[in-house]
Amino acid sequence: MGRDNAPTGPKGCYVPELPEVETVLRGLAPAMLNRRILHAQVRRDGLRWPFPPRMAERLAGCRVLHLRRRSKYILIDLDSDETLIIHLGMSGRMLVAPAPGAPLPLVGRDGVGGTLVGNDDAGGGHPGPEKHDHVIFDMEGGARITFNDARRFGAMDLAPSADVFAHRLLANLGPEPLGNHFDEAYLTSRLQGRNLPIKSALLDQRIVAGLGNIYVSEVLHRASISPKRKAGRIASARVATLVPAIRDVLNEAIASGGSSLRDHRQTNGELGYFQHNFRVYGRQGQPCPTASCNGKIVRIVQSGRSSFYCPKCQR
DNA sequence: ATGTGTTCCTGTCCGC
DNA sequence: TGCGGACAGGAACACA
Repeated sequence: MGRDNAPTGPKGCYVPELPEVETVLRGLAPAMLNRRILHAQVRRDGLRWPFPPRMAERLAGCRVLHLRRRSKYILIDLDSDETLIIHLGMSGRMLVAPAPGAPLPLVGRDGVGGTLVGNDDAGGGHPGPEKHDHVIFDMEGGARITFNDARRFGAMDLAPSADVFAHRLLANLGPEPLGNHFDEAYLTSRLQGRNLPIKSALLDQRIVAGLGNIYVSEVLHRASISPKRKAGRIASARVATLVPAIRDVLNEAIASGGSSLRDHRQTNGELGYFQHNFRVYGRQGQPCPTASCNGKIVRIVQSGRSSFYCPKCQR
């Protein structure tokens, strides 16, 4: 179950950015929160970097106290006073298989539980691992969580919970775009005097943490700003529109993920790769979705990455 | 210090 | 039908 291959690449658009990670967290919660990791199976030495020493042993028996997100990182706080840091990279996914034959409570968009009935392999246990299944958690309650990552750009590490934000992967991250410290004054100060394109600036995780290539295109379209515009040459009034544009795009995507989670999970244990309709990403040649604009979306390459925008209404 | 290019990796898609 | 190559992207890293 849950093994239909989500496409990646040009047509795929299923790359985990902040909203996808948020959706993954919500999907993991019913199976993991306040439950023990009964067994951890680590099937290779590492992904992008080596796993920490004795990772499987350090995880086994631990109870999950909190599931948190920082930027695109999943943080799993354990009662061993260590925190498991997970990054999904570009193709990483967390698969949740309910306890064979047992219902698994499913948290819906409003936190109202539904019920997901396990598939019919009751008594047969979980099926064996498949290709690119790198780490497997068997949870108290019988659910199995599988980290699958074809391209192995993902990462896992363990850090002391008390100092988790001092970890090298987290220490230099900018503010959360949905948090209180991200506002017009902050963004203005960070863009001030910068000569790089705004597209590149918004991808810089030290400036704002959690945006990726897809949502940056969406954000800039919403704010009517060209991806080519120099970061330091955006009028302050337009920087002000950028902040709510970022928040709105992310919040709408999270809402979309949350609502699709319910439907998705009924046929597919795969989390965080929900259908989402982008306004400009991947839509080169199509009409600009802005009502009063009759422009056409174009694709350009900046720093080796695709940007999609409307040259008519984005300046 | 700042900006750009390279690198890791595999699945998918395209043209021949 | 098969094969080679381009392409996708997160983020550390090397380099101008």
